Amino acid sequence: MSAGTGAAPGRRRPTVADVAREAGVSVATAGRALGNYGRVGDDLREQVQAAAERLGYSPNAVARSMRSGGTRSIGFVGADISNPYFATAMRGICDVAREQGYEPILANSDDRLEVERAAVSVLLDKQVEGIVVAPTSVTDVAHLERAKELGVPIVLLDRHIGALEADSVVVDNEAAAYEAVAHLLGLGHRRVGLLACVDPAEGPELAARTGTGRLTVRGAARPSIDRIRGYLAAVDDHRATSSAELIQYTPLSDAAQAQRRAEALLTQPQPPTAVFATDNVTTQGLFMAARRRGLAIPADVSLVGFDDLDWTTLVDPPLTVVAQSPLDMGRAAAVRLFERIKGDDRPAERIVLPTELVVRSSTAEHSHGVREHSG
Amino acid sequence: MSAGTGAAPGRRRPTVADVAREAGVSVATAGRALGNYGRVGDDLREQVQAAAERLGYSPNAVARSMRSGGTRSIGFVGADISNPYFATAMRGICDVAREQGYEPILANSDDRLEVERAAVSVLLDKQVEGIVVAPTSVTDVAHLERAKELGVPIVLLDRHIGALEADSVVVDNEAAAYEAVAHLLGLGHRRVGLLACVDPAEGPELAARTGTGRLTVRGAARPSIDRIRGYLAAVDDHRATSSAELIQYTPLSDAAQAQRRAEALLTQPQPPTAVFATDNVTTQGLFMAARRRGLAIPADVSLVGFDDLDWTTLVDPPLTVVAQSPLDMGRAAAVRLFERIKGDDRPAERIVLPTELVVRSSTAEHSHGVREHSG
DNA sequence: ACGGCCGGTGAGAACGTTCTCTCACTCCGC
DNA sequence: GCGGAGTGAGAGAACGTTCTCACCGGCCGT
Repeated sequence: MSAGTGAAPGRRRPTVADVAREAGVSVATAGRALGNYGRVGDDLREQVQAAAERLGYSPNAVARSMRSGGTRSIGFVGADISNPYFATAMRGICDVAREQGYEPILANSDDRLEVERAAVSVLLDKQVEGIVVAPTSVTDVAHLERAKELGVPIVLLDRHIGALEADSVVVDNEAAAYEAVAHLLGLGHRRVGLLACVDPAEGPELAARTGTGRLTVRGAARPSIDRIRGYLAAVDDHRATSSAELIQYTPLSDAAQAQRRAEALLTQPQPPTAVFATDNVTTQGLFMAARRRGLAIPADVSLVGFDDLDWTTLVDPPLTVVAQSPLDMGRAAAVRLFERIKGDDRPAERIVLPTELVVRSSTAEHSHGVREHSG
Repeated sequence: MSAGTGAAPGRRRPTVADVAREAGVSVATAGRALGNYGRVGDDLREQVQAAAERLGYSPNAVARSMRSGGTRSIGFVGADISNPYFATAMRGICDVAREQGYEPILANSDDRLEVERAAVSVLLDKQVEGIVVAPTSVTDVAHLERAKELGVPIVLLDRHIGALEADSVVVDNEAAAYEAVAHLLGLGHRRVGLLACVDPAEGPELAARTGTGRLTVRGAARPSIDRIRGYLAAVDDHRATSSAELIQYTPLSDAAQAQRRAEALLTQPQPPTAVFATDNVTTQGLFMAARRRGLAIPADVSLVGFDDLDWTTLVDPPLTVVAQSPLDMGRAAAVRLFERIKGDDRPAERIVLPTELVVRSSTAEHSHGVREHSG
């Protein structure tokens, strides 16, 4: 009826100017009445609000952001939102964000550095006020540094980066893995296998036996790496068998792939009597492999998995797992991020959330005396 | 070194004006060289780009959005991102969005209408260019109408709303449920139970037996409701037992709650010999209940679940389920949304993706002659 | 040789909001 | 009755980008 584009279905959104005209006041007054800042007379205020109501006015957040700098948006960059770990963490972030009146923008990195870089860059361009990121690399952090330089706080989720002055929310992966493997060793197992998910490209170089006969890993502080460290430390402390044949890596976050590696692990000449898997995907692959090879759990092989997903209690036997709470981790990361957004400038902190070894029925004493380890 | 705020860690981002000054050209020319629109001489272009490089310039997307109207953001509103269904759908949406150079903003509605309304409102204020929403209500759609009026296309995910002229991406829930229940009935089961997740407040009124002795549901086209319809239709067509005692509702998306209802269902005087669960949460609850009550599957009771999640193949026995692909659904919804964003104005379409009844080992013939059904 | 055209550049407006500044008016106190 | 303080309202700038317009030079066509 009034000046509209006519054909287009999208009517122009009313602006403060429209409301001002409708109410017969100036733009400044309308702005004050609507945004309740400054001072406005009560009568005019009501008049303006009525006009706004009539027109269905609602403020343009983009314009507001442009003027005031704040977008009330944060970013989350994770490997893959369809992974239960990230989905649950995202949920925690969302919850906190909503309490704060913020919206999260999501980006999947697929664990590829260049994708993560691009995502961070876009988020920065979109002027997010902070970013929670589960970083792919712990060495290449220029894009994260840039965010920090721009005054956009970064909180690391699941991985700590020593070289970057940024808060991180992690669990003590090494200790958790140590506890899990120690549990197996405590049950008498001497040949404990490891199934880990690591990109071979930047994966750990398993520096084969050093002079002392120890296996060590080089590589950065990604969760899997730390868990491998924990495994090695436990095996070493308990003087159990330490051998490259007991360790299988799977490059992708793909259960089928993990299953193949697990089968290789379980069907070798001298198979392990217990296996520790470093994440939920390898845990699933490991379980499938044992099942497919007809191995009885825990009679033939004991299993300890990582992440306490629902299904680990549904299968037979229920799985012993290392439990962490991605919901709490996401929440903690978001809480920390908002503290930073609000100006907190304490030194970067490493927030370590607890893990729990949930002992169920997939682990048992190693009764059959297999004794080929050298003392 | 140059004019900075000093103490604050956040250096002001360089703007086009800064680059222009650095390159010794006008703002207009710098803008043209950076945004490659208009015409710029080759020498000046390089000069400007070099200056931009030196300053680490990167465009302010908020300002760009303000000027050009497009934010290159879309919204996704779902009940709960930590639910595998939504997480996977979100993944599909993200993938398509990224191909298009868009970023998704996420909001959880927790299946509460007022939360959904608020989320849509915020997204609209943030000038998203389109919204994918798995709506809570199929009757109260004013907020979605408003989006359409503002020219922001809406694509419905998982639920169709007849009253709203909007595309939807769904599966044929009624047919899928019918097929699942028919499968059970074809195996000889006459007492087939139903475990459905429905908010009792706006839930179906199970209009107890009509004159013909049929059970019917009233209520809108939410997935669960349609699946209930499919169940009733199958039971009716096969002249199997139709009785309110065979039907249990659980209000919340909570497996423990679902388990309690399932136990009630399975432990009544004349328990069903087969049960159909309408979604992944109730499926889990149902499985846990059968397990907890020591019922052998499928000897004592046959089970058909909904959603082909990983765990359904890991448990013993592997579950017969109705499979749908939330990834494809999310992808299809996003694809449709971008068609709309690009101006497609064909009439709204209901995109129906296929489901598949995956028969595994949780369903078997009803051998033991329990024969208390009349007719 | 002169007018028009075109490529290249700069000045400035516009997007919608918020904020600062100015100004008019009122009310109070001296 | 007049000055100052205080209140409410309007004019306009600013955020950073994009786009329109005008201008200026050279070149080509007639």
